[in-house]
Amino acid sequence: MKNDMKDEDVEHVAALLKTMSHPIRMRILCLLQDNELTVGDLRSEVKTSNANVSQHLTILRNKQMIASRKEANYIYNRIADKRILELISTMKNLFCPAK
Amino acid sequence: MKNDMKDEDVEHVAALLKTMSHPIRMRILCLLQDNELTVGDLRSEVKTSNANVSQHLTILRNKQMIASRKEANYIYNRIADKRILELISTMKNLFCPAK
DNA sequence: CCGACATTTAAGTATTTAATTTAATATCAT
DNA sequence: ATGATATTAAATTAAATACTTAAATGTCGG
Repeated sequence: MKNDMKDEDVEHVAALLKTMSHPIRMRILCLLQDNELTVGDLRSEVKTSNANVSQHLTILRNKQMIASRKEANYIYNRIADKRILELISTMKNLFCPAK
Repeated sequence: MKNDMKDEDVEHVAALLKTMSHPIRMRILCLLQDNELTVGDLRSEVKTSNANVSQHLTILRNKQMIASRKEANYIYNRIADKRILELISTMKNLFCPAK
């Protein structure tokens, strides 16, 4: 149980949390827990514009947290890293008990 | 395993992650996993000024993540919320495997 | 090809965050 | 009380983020 997290790891984890620390991105990740969803799908659940949802998706995609699949003229987004699912699950258990 | 996290919860969790998402604050929390430490102690482990460490501690204290105890002319800081410890532990397991 | 729809990109502005420097407060030892 | 150390507070500057609007790209159906 040492505290021997390398500087590199600290930077990495901090960057990861930073990406997840925006309410809209957090909501998006939660919504993608079970389903693949498009910008339009997400936009109807999150109170902002399509352009803004798209921007947040780009941020998540650049950090490899989600991946996208194009089909016809829709783009389906999904969680790309299972560890994100575990992390969200842990946080829900710890901080959203009444559920 | 529903995705029924309330808006309120999303906001709360996002704010929490945001507080943890700065490398110096992340490092501070890790260092406080095992010990109570002063500004000076922390400063020697983190490459920045005492004033800057103090500022970050204030941010963490305002979010109830750490608590402080004054003794003589030192102030000892400790983790105030065990869930933070669990969260850090989970993140270490998930994202810092080689350890 | 044209129009409708889904998504992305770009530009511009506003807001937030971070770090540095400097000054202030408090406690101890002498 | 004086000086030394530890911590906090305030103010400034610099930098990163976020949102809006409008234009651009790409794909389908007719």
